[in-house]
Amino acid sequence: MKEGPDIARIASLIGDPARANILGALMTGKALTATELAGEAGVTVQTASTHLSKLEVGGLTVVRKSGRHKYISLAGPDVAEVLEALMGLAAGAGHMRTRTGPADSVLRDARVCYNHLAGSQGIAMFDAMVARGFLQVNGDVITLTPAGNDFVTGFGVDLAALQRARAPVCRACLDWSARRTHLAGGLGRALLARIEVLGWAKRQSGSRAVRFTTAGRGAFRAQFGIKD
Amino acid sequence: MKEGPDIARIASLIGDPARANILGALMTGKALTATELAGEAGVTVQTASTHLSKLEVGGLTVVRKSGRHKYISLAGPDVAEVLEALMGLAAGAGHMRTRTGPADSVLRDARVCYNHLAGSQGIAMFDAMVARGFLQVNGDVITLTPAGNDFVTGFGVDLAALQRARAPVCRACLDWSARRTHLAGGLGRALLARIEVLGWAKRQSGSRAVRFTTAGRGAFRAQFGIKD
DNA sequence: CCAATGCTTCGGTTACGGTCGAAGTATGAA
DNA sequence: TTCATACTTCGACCGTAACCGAAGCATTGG
Repeated sequence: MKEGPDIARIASLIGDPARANILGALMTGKALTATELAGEAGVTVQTASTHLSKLEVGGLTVVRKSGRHKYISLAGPDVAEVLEALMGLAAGAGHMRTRTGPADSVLRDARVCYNHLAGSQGIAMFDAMVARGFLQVNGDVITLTPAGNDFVTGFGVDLAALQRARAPVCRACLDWSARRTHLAGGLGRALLARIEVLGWAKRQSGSRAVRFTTAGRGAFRAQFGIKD
Repeated sequence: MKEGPDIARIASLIGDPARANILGALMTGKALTATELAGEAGVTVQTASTHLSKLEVGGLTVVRKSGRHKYISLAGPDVAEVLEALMGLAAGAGHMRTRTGPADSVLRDARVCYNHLAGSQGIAMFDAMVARGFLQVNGDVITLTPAGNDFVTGFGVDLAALQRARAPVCRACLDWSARRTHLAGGLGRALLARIEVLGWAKRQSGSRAVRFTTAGRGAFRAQFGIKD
């Protein structure tokens, strides 16, 4: 009818509860199988199958077949960002799914957002890296300074490998819980991976929540120079 | 079922074609009446009425009653940003509503995005202002430098009035057509208003398209120092 | 007070889409 | 080859929600 892209098509894709659950589960960045996603969505595998094909032709997910398994993941970071933005609207309008369960405060503190760290800790890390001159921000474009280069390398990140990959090293991503920017992109993923390897924090299986250990939290804050 | 905000609720709100048309029409930033929106959506006023009440309780729109008229507008810039982001996904997935009509190229060049200038021209204006040191960018936070202060005042913007208002003067907004940042916020609106007052460009009624006159385009580029 | 306009509510129809059982295909293991 | 697993397709059912005609309020103007 009117001009512009067909926004209703994809919005209605996200609008079904089962599909929204599937997409939410994929927000961890991990690729999941069709049966796992059926469990997440609370529907049978047949139903999930039709949902998954719709998501795929809609361009929201991509599929990799491996033997008799089918691994589904989000089509890209832009999809994850739209989902986070929608969560921001939903949270702002006061439409929380559960009346703030016990997991909610953990989620606000630290969670996985498409394989990088989000929540208060993610924001604190990003802010500290900007304050210390490791990251330079210019609009949506974030660049790693020479000092930042040294810093992340010293932290154990294989920067050369990241730069070889085609995905951007640094990206900005917006939080639904605090409406602030945090670090996404290859570097964001690498940092979270390193934090997990060091045992500072652990993802909770089947959830986006990330739990820091007491010692790990201290080490994390010291390493990145997070004050207060 | 799962943790986090209820994303499906609002996504399904946007997912209905009639409501999507309504929201798209409101992207101009202008407040429209219920009957006007019914026309935009291509449904009767009764149907539109139920849609509008759903959008309102969903927190996507706000309403101001004036006599027997009811003026509806988007609830805020964050809603507009989510809509733009969704358009970005839809365009990326190749799901354009019309097979790119004649109005489409005009839209990509210049259009209204919640009362400020978007499209190539909006991006060019933003980039030039950053390059000339009028705007300073730090994450999502954009600040007007002293030099920028002089510049916009010299252009005829009543900056004091903007600062008195509670809305932020500068905001970042993302384009669906070019996936680049442009200037939103009170200043963004004021600049577009000034451009219209000077007769450099005109909004096309009933559309988001903005058409520059030949002379106006030259004056615009000269004023903001846009090269090439 | 009546008429006209703008919007809402009600009732009833229709259609689309989500859902699952059952059967069908493909891949891998025994 | 035979069985088990992972997923898809088919068919039928059901519920929800979009839709409009008609009537009902509310506000303005004469």
